[in-house]
Amino acid sequence: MLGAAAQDYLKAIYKLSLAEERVTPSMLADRLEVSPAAVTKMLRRLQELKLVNYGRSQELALTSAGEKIALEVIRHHRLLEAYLMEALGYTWDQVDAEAEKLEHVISEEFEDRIDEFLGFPTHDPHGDPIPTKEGVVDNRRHGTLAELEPGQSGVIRRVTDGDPEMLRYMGRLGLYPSTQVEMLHKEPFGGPLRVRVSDTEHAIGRELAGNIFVSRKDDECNGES
Amino acid sequence: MLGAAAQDYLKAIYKLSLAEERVTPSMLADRLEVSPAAVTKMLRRLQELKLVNYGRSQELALTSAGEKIALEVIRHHRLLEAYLMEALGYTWDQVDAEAEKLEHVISEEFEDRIDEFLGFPTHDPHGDPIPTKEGVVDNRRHGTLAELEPGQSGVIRRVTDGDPEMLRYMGRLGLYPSTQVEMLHKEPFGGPLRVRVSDTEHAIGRELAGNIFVSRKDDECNGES
DNA sequence: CGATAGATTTAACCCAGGTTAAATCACTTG
DNA sequence: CAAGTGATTTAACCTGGGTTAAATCTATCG
Repeated sequence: MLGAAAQDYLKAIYKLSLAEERVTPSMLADRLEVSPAAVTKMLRRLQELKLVNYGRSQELALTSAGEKIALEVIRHHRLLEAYLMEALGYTWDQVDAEAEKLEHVISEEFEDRIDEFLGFPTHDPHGDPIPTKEGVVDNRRHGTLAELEPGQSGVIRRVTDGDPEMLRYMGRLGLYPSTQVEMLHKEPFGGPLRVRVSDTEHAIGRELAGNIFVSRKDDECNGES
Repeated sequence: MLGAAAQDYLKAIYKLSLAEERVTPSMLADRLEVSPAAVTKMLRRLQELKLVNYGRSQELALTSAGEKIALEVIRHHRLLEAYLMEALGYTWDQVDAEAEKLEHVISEEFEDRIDEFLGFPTHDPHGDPIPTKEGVVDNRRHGTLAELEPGQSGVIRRVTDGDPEMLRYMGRLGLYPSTQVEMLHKEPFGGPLRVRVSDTEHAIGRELAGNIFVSRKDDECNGES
């Protein structure tokens, strides 16, 4: 049985390799808030367990065994997030921290039961895709709201889930997945964006807009996925 | 923050001291399935943390700080057991193992939410009392079904929760807390007991009956507690 | 009283996971 | 090419939790 820390490393490597082309030890140290030395040691252990490839001059990457574990943990995490909101009334800024602890200890029984309770959901409350038990996950990428040109509209598909404060702010503005948005105007020189959210207008910063991922009306992936 | 293992020691000491008058290291080693040496070391740590009293020739006992933690963990455990059955359809022989892992990681938020979901229950599915957040717990003891004399009847208040196989068997016989039972006949020389459970009769062994705790009709504590 | 048996503690070790400080690697740049 | 800088690794150490084997209590019995 792998410890919770090791699982967190695998999860972090998986997520970083989706976002970053090349994953380095320092990125892991950063993300996991541990010292670089701790990363070195853990990577050596994971390599001996055949969960990552990390030979000299070799790209750091998960083996398929490592990816399988990462996806199981991510599945737990996202199912838990959905469950905590749906069943226990958590708000979407609270679920990440709780799921972070629970994801390492729940049984397959628990996983199956909340999956069924939720009606076998495909996405968590932030719009992140939930891997199947077989490890299949929809990793299509979406453009950000900041990239929408004035006049264009789209549907929010996902928001960045790391910052509770930002999530609460998004919530106050109604910026949830599945919500329709239209870019009305982009003030120049890093200025605010005027956006229509459902029926109201908001002026938001570009940083926030960069953390909101949308599918454009005219996109190739604009159906209900 | 105390590790999960240390919490398990405190919980074990608490439970043993309810049942056993004197708690010894070997009893802990037994119960927790660790070596006696591990117990010695952990007790020294817990003593330094002022969670147990264990001076030379001093009775092993929890300090009030230690008892507080033990009761918190037990509260988590029993709320979780009730929740898993009520909300997720677990059977009563499955909940102990799952609660054992979850009890150490859930937040106070989670605790409060499942408590509310359950309507602030006072007992878990096996009839064990759930401590309040303030650490108050109803530790009244009940006699066993085996002690009921022919002709006497009572209400099941609690069953021993440690053995899933036994719980499933009890379930098949309808031996749940709140169920009415009547002792019809006790076969001599360790023979079976004929018992009426609700409307059906069963012949059960004395070992089983010793793991079922009842309040007699004429007891001092026969009300709905 | 002394022997012996059971309970307990000590000692030495292991593993997972972390730290800091120093050494080394790799890369850009004058 | 040498030097400096940032990334990485090594070394030594810490903590929580566990192990086995040996030493030591302690209590009882002949």
